[in-house]
Amino acid sequence: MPRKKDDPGFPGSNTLLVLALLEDEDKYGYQIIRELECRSDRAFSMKEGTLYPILHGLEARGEVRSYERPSDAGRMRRYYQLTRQGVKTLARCRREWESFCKKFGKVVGGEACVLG
Amino acid sequence: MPRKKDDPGFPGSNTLLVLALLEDEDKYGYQIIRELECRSDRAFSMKEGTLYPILHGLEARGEVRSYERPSDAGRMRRYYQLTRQGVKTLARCRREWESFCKKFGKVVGGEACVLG
DNA sequence: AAGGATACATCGAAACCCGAGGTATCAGGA
DNA sequence: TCCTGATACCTCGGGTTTCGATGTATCCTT
Repeated sequence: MPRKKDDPGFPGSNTLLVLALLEDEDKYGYQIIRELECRSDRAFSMKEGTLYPILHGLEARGEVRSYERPSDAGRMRRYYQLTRQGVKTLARCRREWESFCKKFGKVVGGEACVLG
Repeated sequence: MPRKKDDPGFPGSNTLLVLALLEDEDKYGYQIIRELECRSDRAFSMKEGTLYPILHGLEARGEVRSYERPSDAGRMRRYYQLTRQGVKTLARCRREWESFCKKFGKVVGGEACVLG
């Protein structure tokens, strides 16, 4: 799909978003998508075709672990939890993002890039 | 090539960098690469395989125009100049970048994203 | 019973980017 | 002179990320 120009992101940005969202509590896939929309005022709406491969990749690399648990309604949910390594990776990705953001802002020269 | 995880960028980031660098004066390809390295303290080193296709694309879309001019040494150089449309696009991309940056920073929650 | 939300998943293709490789000129050192 | 390195342009192939489309199944509301 066209990573369309009007929908910025950086490669791995979705991975960082997922890790950040898992920081406060274990979450399941659908919840991550809804929380992201909520927290970003509809700006980021991650697609399922994006999220699930990311989650599987994170699990394969040991950044998260998962477990199943039924909801009140009885439907099965797969919750994801940061591992110790995932916490470290999150911290590293945050540093890298901040660093990139500063340098990029410096070059493009916008007054840009202040935390909302 | 692997948009490697340790080399952040967002899709179109290189395009925005190029447009921004062409703002103060017309530049030729090689110069853009060297100026970018300089301005970013070695952080961004755009590859030729990245830059030239971007320049050609920008020209095809009317964002820049180009002309040849020999250097003092006699070698030919192709200079690129922003068109009126390119100026507009640059402004728009800057706004989009700032917007993305704020929202992203809000979600990932770092203290991040202050202009250097 | 039908439709919508919930919840998970995979596949194919588009966009972006870079490594590798190519061409050619020029300056300086061995 | 030859060779290396910097300058200067270019293309091609392939990897990575992402999303649209699609599929399955359950639950709730109407």
